[in-house]
Amino acid sequence: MPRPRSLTPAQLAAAALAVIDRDGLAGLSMRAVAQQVGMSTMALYRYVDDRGELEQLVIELVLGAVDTTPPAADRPWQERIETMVDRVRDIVGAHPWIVPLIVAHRHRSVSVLRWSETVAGILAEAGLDGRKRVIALRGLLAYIIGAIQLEHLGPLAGQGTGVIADLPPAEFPHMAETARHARAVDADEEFHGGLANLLRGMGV
Amino acid sequence: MPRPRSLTPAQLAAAALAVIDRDGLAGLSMRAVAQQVGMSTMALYRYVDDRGELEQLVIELVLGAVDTTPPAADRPWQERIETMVDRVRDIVGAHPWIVPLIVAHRHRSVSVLRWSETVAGILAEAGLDGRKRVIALRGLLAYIIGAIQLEHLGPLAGQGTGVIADLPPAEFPHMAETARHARAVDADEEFHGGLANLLRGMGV
DNA sequence: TTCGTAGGTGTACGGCATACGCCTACGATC
DNA sequence: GATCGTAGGCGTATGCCGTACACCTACGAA
Repeated sequence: MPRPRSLTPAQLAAAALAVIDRDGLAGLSMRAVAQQVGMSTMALYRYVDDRGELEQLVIELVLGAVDTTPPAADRPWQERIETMVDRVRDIVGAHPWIVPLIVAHRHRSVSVLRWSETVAGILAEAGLDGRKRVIALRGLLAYIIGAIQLEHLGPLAGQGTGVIADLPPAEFPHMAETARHARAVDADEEFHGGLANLLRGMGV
Repeated sequence: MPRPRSLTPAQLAAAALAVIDRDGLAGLSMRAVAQQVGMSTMALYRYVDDRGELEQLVIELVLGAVDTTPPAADRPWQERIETMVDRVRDIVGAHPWIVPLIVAHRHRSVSVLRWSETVAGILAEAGLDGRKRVIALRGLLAYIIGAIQLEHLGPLAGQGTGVIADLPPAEFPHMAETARHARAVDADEEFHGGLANLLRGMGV
């Protein structure tokens, strides 16, 4: 056939990711990506049907890099799940802007499916079956999605707790005190602490 | 002073919410809201600085309706927190399209702050102090945000699990089986089951 | 060498948020 | 009651956005 494509889908996704990493999600546009790959805007439509499909390519590029091989089976199952969760968090942490894309497209991502498959296997080995496993898996997904958003889409680091600490303590006594303690809890401890709570409750 | 305003901020927010409830979040535009209130597009800018501030008004209108009075103190603390969580989930469930707005603006919402104040109080009475309380509160927020998104922004109801159930079982054995069970778990059970797991783990 | 196909391009359209300048309705003042 | 300054409301224009459509052309097969 005539005229081979000059771009692979992966190259296209990488270009879009480069735009996002540089200019944020708001900077992602068909025009910007076209410029990044050195083509006209409309040329992109030879590769994807619409912008949504381009976004899909991006998250598949990112999440496809998550290692989904089961962790060493001689560790406790809670620790193995923590490993799986950390693998996702590490990768996403390297491209925080894509979090909303993951939320929007996760249910069509085969990478998410592969990750879930491994985690479901660990849960099965932990002795969770039927509805308990369903609830545990979805609960994990909910926590991860929510926590990652709180972490990356919140106000800049300590700013949020700073605002809270300045509240009239008369009206928000508990929040004022909580905010004071919050300054001593870093993102890692917060994330893993919440995850540990969830895992502890799942294990009954 | 001359010429009183013909709209209250609450009326403006209600108009925007009406647009969202009717046409979805994608239907929300300054033009659409202006038409809804019977004004020109630019007239809205006498009430808000930009679209983001309008969105802020909307979520404050919705979340302001959440009852934040502490639940009866003679119930176990887990049950009281469940009550607080359900109050939010019920209100949001009545306007599912606004979920992304909540995610985007939550950290500036005084309604969220008031809700958190009540929950922090319950956690304190439960005996959680310092970093434990910080982690518990943030973990709850993460779970709620994530779970509500999974519930309302996912593929239509059973469709997602349907797709999964059709996978090659050789490659996704655990997911195929999990999906079969998932069809028997409704949204309420899933949400409360995950929440119960988290609460159980927090209580140590 | 020819030819059909698919890759790449340019233009144009409708919709978006919003900056800017104008007109005017109105409460306060005399 | 007449006047006037102010702030509410509006029309227009700008520069983004995604993308439909028609076109040109590079290229592998014949």
